[in-house]
Amino acid sequence: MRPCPNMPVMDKPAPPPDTPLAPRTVRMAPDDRKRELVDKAAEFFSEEGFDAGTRQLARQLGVTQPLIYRYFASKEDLINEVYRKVYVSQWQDSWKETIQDRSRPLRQRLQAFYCSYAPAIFNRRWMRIFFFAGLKGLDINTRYLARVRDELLLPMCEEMRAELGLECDLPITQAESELVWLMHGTVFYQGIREQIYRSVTAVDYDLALNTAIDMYLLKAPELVSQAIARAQAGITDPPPTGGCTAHLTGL
Amino acid sequence: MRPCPNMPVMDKPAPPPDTPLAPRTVRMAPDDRKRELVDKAAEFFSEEGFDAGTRQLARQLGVTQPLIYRYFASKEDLINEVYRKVYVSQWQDSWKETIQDRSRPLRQRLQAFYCSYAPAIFNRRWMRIFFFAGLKGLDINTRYLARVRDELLLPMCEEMRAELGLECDLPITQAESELVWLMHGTVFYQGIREQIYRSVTAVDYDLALNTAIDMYLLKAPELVSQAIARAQAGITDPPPTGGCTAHLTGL
DNA sequence: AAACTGTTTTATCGGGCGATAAATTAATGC
DNA sequence: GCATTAATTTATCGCCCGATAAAACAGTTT
Repeated sequence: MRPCPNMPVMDKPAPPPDTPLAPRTVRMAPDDRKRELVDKAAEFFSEEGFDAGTRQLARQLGVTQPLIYRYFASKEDLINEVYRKVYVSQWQDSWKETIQDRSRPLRQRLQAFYCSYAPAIFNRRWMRIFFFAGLKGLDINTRYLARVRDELLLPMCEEMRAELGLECDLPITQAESELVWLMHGTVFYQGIREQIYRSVTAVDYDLALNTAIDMYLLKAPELVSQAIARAQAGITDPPPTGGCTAHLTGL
Repeated sequence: MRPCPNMPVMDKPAPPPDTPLAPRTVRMAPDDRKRELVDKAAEFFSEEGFDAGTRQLARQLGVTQPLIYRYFASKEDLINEVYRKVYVSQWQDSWKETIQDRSRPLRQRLQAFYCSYAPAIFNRRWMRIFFFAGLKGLDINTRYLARVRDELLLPMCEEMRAELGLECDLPITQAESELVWLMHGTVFYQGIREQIYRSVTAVDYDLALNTAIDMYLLKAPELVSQAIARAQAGITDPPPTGGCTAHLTGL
């Protein structure tokens, strides 16, 4: 026979030796309480995933589980507020402005941008919530990526055209877009290594940044001019050509 | 009153108009059944996450839920077999051999390696399971990354030293390791874009591959010689120096 | 100090989960 | 054809989940 898993009704047979959390007896103003709930929920769900229980979350807050439902209609509501907090409210309009500030050389702008972007994004909480949401296929994730593309990467492509003296009315080609995603991915992957893999204590972000930017600036001239030339010649879409990985496209 | 959620006992009040799954009436040999379970479980968990229920999995298999427990002692056991199937059994020893085949130029070896590695890794099932496991902090994930480092990336570093005529007994420095992770990450991130983000129909892997390899081959000569020189001079660890992202290390 | 207001807790519901035991039934050997 | 074996299903168990209603109570007003 097992060591008596639990009594018929009693839930907390005894405060488990140590009461690790603050014995909250004070009452909070609704706004403060709600803020605290969203904050702690972000921390909690980023570690445990969104399938983790509301009772465990409440325990970490030092309150009882039904209290959560005084402030949020449902668990989903709470999670949506976490998304808002983590994604939307962290976005900085200065990023786009930095990228488009033609009073500075493009390399410097890209460096400045990533130096501001990285601290906002490459922390454990943001990264984990991003991937938890991404694996669930939530639209908030898709929308975030669209925003990165439209407000950061496509502007970079425009700036690159200007830098190369190739400005024109053609929409950014897929090749130009792919190249700028390569730079972005090189930097972003280092965030994954540090925050998701945790296989390294401290990534050398400066090496990553400068290497990725160098790569972009080095590859862009030839690739962009070719892409524009092809587009102007009326070739609607540069065929992916499929080199050694052609067999992958069908996956 | 609700439209009668469910009768007191009956579970399947009626075959929900269409019976979408094969009406399995045949019995399978235990080995075949087990293989099918692991296969479908990999597919299922890669989509739904490991928190998804065994009943839903059984439904997709066209069997009842308790049958799973005839073949696996617990859900965790089943998941472990999924890991084994997805991770371990996909590894190819030829990868390391390709990297170390000094009869070919290094660039060609790297291209050949990634052309073989990419199809094995960059598919939805593998990628999603990798991140689901990674977010849970499972050791299987950590061990996989260690294997990538020890059997693929560190050998690349050794080959690069040989290519540059800088072979020595010094262990691979952190700078050399970081650089090769940059190349790897550039390629890997494109897999994330395609399989996790699903924001693009088909990544141009050939562009990614060649750009990443170019970057590595271009940056390595200076960086590797400097790193070795520093190490030989007795500088135990190249200080991360902290450029514009210095404030990140404390996060 | 008594009454009131609104935050927090206690108690509980229906449902889904992982897992087990017993009953069913398809295949095999005689 | 009948008995045996083993794959599969039926019927449950105890537990935890999200959510709700009612009781308790802290802080404020009068």
